Amino acid sequence: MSNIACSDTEQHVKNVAAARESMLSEREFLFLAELFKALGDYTRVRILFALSIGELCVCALAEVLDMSQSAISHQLRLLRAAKLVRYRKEGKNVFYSLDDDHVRNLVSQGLDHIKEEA
Amino acid sequence: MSNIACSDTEQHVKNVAAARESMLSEREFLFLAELFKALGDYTRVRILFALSIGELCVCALAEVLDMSQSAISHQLRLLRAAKLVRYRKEGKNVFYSLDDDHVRNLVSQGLDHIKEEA
DNA sequence: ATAACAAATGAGTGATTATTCATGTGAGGG
DNA sequence: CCCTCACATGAATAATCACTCATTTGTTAT
Repeated sequence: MSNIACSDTEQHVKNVAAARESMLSEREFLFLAELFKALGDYTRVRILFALSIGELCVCALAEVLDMSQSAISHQLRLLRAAKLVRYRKEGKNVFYSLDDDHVRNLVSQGLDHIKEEA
Repeated sequence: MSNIACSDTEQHVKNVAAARESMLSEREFLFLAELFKALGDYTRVRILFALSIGELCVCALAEVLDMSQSAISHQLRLLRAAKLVRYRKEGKNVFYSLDDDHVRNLVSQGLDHIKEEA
């Protein structure tokens, strides 16, 4: 990969060194990417928004989003893996809710960003 | 798609109706998903983090991430489309920086979330 | 037990995507 | 001019992914 600097000016070298030093570990960046990837889907972001109103069982989510139960379950699996949702069993039903307030904050921060665009 | 409620209890119907009403438009959810999708990649999240330290030209980014200039350029294209980065031309170089503080906040909020996990 | 229901999951498929490689563009320097 | 350098981009490819369909698991009711 490119070992060749576009320029050897002192400033360039300093900037690269500064950025290099503050970079996090591969593991942290992978986690971060996984987190945002989990949020980065039309279906999943709707699920999370719906859950931000209050807890819902799987079939209620399917109703709200007008999608099959299977499709919802598959996406909930990913959201669980990303630790974005909790679940609670009650009889035949499983109720999902947001895992913590970070999730709510991320979504509302995202909304702020898109609302600022023309 | 599932028109059949999992249960006809009053509470269920109320929850579904409440969630339905507060849902945003398809357009807004699509934008939101696009935003997080742009953040949801190992390479792009590293680019954004590097830029959060300070502006960098394309080849500096390639150096910092140890990737080809072409790969970086392709990803910058997506970040530009998502309005996450700005750029500034100076001679042969193009310097990229974060578009606004929302981006920085989103990344740091994401880091908070992953640092809370075991 | 048996049936019915809510939810989870595995396999399969079509669509999306991240990279490489080759080439194009535009600015500077010799 | 011509050449080089920094960057952008199109095509191709391999990997990932979201959904459907079929099946399974676990719970409640008859």
